[in-house]
Amino acid sequence: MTPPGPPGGAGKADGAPAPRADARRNRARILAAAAEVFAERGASATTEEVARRAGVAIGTVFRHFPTKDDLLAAIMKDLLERLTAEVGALASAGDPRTALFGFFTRLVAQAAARKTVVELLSRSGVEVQAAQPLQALRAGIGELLTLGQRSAAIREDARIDEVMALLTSTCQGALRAGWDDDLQRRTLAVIFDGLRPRASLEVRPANTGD
Amino acid sequence: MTPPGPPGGAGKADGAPAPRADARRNRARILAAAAEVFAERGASATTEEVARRAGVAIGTVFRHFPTKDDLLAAIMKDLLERLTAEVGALASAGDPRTALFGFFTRLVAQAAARKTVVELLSRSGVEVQAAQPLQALRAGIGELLTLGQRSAAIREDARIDEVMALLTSTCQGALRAGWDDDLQRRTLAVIFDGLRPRASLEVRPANTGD
DNA sequence: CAGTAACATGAGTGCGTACTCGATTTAGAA
DNA sequence: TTCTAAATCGAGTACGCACTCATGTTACTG
Repeated sequence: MTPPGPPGGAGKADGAPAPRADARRNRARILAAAAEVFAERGASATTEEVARRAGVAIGTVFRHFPTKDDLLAAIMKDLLERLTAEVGALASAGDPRTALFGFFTRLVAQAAARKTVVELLSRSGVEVQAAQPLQALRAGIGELLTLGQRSAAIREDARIDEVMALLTSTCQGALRAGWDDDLQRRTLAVIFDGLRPRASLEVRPANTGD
Repeated sequence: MTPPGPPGGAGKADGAPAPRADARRNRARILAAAAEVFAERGASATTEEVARRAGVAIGTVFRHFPTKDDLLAAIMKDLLERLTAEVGALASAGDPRTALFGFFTRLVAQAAARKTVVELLSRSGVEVQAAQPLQALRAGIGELLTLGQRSAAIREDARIDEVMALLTSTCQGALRAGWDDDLQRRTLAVIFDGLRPRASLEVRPANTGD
C-alpha cells in the first residue's frame, strides 16, 4: 500500500512526472501476484511465474522493477510496514503482559505462508534496501518488550537483540517439514518460559520509572 | 553388442567388484574438498570449485557422485554420523546435567562453519537420503535429554521434538549477520532457562523409577 | 479526432552451471 | 613387460532463468 499519491499535479519536483493509469494498475497487480508467488514458492520462484499470475508480460514486470531483487525488496518493505503498524497498535492498546508473546506467536504461525520474508532476512543485498523498515519493526517490538518488562511478565535482563534472534530463528524453523500446531505450541512454550522472570514468585511492584 | 553388467564371471555377488586404488583416493579427496567448499560457500557453491579444490577434473567428481545432490547427501551422512558418535560419548561419559546444553552450544557455535548442514536440513531431496543417520542423531540427543531430566536439570515435559526444533532453528539463526558470541550466549540462555524445571528451588531426589 | 509519448508485449540473448562423452592415461593382472 | 579395463580428463552440451529490445498498443493532450 504505497501509492505515490494522487496523479493530480503534474508539477512534481521529483523525477516522476505522472504515471499513467494502466501503469499504476499493473504495478499493483504485479506486487500482489509477486507476494502470492513468493509466499508459496519462496524467493527462488521465477519472474515469469509472477508475470503469468499478474496477467502481464514478462517485460512489464521488468519495466516496473528493473531487477528481481528490486521486486523482492518492494514486497519486503510492504510487509515490514504492515507488521510495524500491527506492533504499534498492540503497544498502545494491547495487554502489556501478553503483547510480545502474542505477536511472536502470530508471526511464527504465519511464517510458512510468508516464506519469502524469512528467507530474505538472511540476504544481504535485499537487507540493505529494507534496512529502514526493518529498524522500525525492531523498535516496535522493543516497545512490546519494555512493556512486558514493566509489568513483570518478562525478565529484566532480556534485550531486543536476543528477542529478534529468537523470533527470526523460530520463523525459519517454522518452515521445516513436520512443523505442526502442537510442535509450535511446545517450542514457543520453552522460549516464552525462558523469557519470563525466573523468580516469578517474588511479587514486586511494577517499576514505574527507571 | 556389449551387454551391461559385471565383466566376465567375476565372483563378487554385489555390484561393486573392486574399486581401484586411485579411485578410492580421489573419492576421499573429493569428499574432503566438498566438505570444505560447501562449509564456506554454502550449498550453492559450484561443483567446479569442488573439483578444483580436490585437484581433479570435473568429470571425476561426477563419476563418483552422479548428481550434486548425491555429493551433498554423502557429506551430510558423514557429518551426522560424526555428531552421533559425539553424542554417544557424552551420553556414556559426560555430566548428565549439562550434556545436552553443552552439545547444543557447541553445535550452534559451529553452525556458521557448517553452513551446508543447516541448509540441507530444510531440503526434502537430500533429507530423504540422509533420513537414517538423522534419526540416529535424534535418538542420541534424546538420550541426553532423558539423562538431563533424570538429574532434574531439564523439565519433565520437554520432548525431543521441540528440542530438535529449537536446535535446528538456532543453528539457522547463527548464520545470520550480526550473530556474535554475546548474542549467542544471551539467546541460548533464554532457551536453556526455558528448558529447565520452573520450580528448580524445590530440591527433590532424582526419581529412580517411574 | 488526430498526434504522440508512455506503456505493454514476448521472442530472443547472455550467462551460469549441472551434467556428458570420446580421447587419453593409469592401475593392476598375467 | 604387455595388455586391457577402469579411471581421468576437460571441452562441449543442455537447460533454466534473469534480463533486453524492436514492434505493436493504449492512454492522455489539444
